[in-house]
Amino acid sequence: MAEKSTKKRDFIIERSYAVFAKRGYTAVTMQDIVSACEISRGGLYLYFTSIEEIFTAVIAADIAGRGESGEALPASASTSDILALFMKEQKKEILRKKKSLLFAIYEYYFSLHITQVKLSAKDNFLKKQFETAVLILENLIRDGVLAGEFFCDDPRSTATNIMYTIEGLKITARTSGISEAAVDKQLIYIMQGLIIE
Amino acid sequence: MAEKSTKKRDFIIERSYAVFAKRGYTAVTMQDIVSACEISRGGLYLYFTSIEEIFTAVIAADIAGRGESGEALPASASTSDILALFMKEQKKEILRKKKSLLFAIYEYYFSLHITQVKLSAKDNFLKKQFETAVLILENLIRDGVLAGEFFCDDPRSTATNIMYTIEGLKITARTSGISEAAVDKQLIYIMQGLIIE
Amino acid sequence: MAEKSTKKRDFIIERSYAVFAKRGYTAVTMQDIVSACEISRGGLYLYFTSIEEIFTAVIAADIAGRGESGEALPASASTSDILALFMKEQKKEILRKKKSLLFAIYEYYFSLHITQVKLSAKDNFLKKQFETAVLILENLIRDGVLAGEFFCDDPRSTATNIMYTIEGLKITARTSGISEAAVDKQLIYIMQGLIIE
Amino acid sequence: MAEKSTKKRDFIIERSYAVFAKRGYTAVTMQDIVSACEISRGGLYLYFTSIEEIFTAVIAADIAGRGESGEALPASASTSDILALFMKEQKKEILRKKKSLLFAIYEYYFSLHITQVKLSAKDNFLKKQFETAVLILENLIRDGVLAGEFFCDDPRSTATNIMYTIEGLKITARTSGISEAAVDKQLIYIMQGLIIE
DNA sequence: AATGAATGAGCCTTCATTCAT
DNA sequence: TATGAATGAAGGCTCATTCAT
Repeated sequence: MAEKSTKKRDFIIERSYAVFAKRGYTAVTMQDIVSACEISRGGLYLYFTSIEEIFTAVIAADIAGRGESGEALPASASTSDILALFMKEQKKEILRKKKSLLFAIYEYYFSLHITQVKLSAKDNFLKKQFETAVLILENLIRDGVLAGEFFCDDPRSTATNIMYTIEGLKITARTSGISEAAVDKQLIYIMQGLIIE
Repeated sequence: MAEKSTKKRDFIIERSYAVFAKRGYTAVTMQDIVSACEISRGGLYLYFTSIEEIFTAVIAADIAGRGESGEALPASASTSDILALFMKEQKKEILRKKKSLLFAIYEYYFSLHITQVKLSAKDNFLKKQFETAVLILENLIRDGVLAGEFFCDDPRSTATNIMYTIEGLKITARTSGISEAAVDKQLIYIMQGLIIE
Repeated sequence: MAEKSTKKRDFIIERSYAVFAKRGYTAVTMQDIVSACEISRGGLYLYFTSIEEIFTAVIAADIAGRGESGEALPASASTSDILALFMKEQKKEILRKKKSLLFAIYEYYFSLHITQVKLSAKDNFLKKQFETAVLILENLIRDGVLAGEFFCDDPRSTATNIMYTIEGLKITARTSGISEAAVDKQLIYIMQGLIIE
Repeated sequence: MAEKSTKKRDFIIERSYAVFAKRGYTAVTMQDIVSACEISRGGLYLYFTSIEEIFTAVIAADIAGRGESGEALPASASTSDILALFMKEQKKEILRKKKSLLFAIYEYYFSLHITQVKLSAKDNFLKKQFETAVLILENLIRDGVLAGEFFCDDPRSTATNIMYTIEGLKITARTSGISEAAVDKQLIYIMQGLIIE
């Protein structure tokens, strides 16, 4: 496939992001995409041939774009500080509704599940992302323990547990709704379970 | 609308349950329901006039049907035993995919969210269910602490934290997939955090 | 056909009258009739097998029920008085919208026209009614001329002309709307064309 | 909605004209229009989104298309000649069944009436058309009186009266049916009422 | 490359009519 | 007689996708 205009393709991805963030995956129509992209119906098909294709491209771009943000920390930062920063990022993600693909991703993976599509571990973005976060957190905990700042018997399980909790907070925020205070309370509770006062 | 045949109505609800469990909420069409119910297109409208109405009825029936199952425990059961039973029930729920409305409910509430529908606390079944579970767990923890079986500083936060974790396990099971072993590991981890050996 | 319950049949006709008066002919559904008649869907079919059949029965009953009302006049009444009374009745009919079958009848005959149904003169109620009115009016005019009250060269044409005008007033009332004053003006104009001052 | 192809839109209007002329307003379905227009179901929706919208456009086009025909008269024409021409046009309209929107318009306005829609005088095409005709006729009569050709006490009322009569002839033609001879007779009768021999 | 009119399948809904009770 | 649940055809409308330009 010739490269076509990568610029235009990126533009479509960028605009579609907002559509999926707003309406989820299942409910999105080609018309929604077309309207958001200021492109013709036929034009869209030159770049993508289905909503699913657009969606996976949006996810891929989202993954690629990670790690760009994030506060910088001084070299002298303690593991507690780093953990606090990690939690702050998670909080942002939990409460970020307008611009989050999360529910669309849930719907997408659910739709794959029910159509019996088996994902290779490599393609299961949701799982990969989860495991990456667990790993980061696990290492952070190990560092903290070594530094004498944290207490933890089983860093792997603790990290996994924390990430499931955060997952629970995310889905709750998008369905039942959740207050910022409730999120804070939970994140603080988690940190207190680790940090030695 | 008169009550028509309650038997048929219940039959529709029962069959629709399976449809929503399988396909979620957003993707379900009247045709799906009609096919599953062995009824005519027009016939369905004698009982329900929209998918939302059917879904609401399915949820209501589901709530009403709760509490029927559940293992009995001897009067002499320790709080640890009760906690283990609670966790066993949760595990069943986490892994129960074929017959679970959970994702459909998530989609339903998500769709309400994005259409700006504000739910009264009373109607937010998801929230109510969550809070009920938290309360049960909290009381259980308090009992355990009093009985000298559990150690816990803050039963309320701990209970809330555990339920968010379980929520995380549920959504993960329905989207990324999760192994029974992984669920066991998490539930055991949670219990170990409470029980004094 | 056994007579069934004539009482019930009449009841259906009576109630249906109101339905056709309100909604015309084309727009009426069996459901409308059933609701108005406090009868079951199936029950209705025991008496009538189509909307058209009901409608023709309603018309027939309407015709049969004519002549019942109408003010009595003293034997000494002048033809002018009788003409005034005739016009008064016409006015009532022109402005009677809520309880008038007129538009439904128009729609019915129009629908017959477009389906190529040729009516025998005998069955063309609209024509018959028109001609009857013309005849009455014609005789009235002749009487008036003989009595020296009216001036008229051609009673037949005059009567026909007046009835077309009244027809015009009726249809205008039901489509564009018309004020009572405008009707009065026209009827007075017509009478002045006849009466010798 | 952008203008799309005006050519196609006009084509739809033209074809729909025939549909409404043949079947009236109430009985027309989207399918009827679609079939008449040799267009797809979905295609029609690119131009119009409801039958009412199509009908309104058809009427508008009809109004816009008026005045194109009509015989020319020599400058020396007498008012009697002009009146005769006016009547000739009316006769054509009265008897023009195949290509006339009249009954559809009646149904449309009737349907508005029964659904309580209040029309601004501006939008009431039927009324406007009637009043315009009255005005033309009134002026014609005044001219005739001045020219010593007509006798008339009250040109306004006479004109109004004549137009109601013509309205009566129109509706009769479309429901009961009317012969050309009968129309001629009436029109001649009307003219004789005006012209001084 | 790009457009957007056009298609036709498929969804939701309503209606006249039937039929077991 | 009488009921009203049930049916399936038909109508209105939307959507993914194609194609001539």
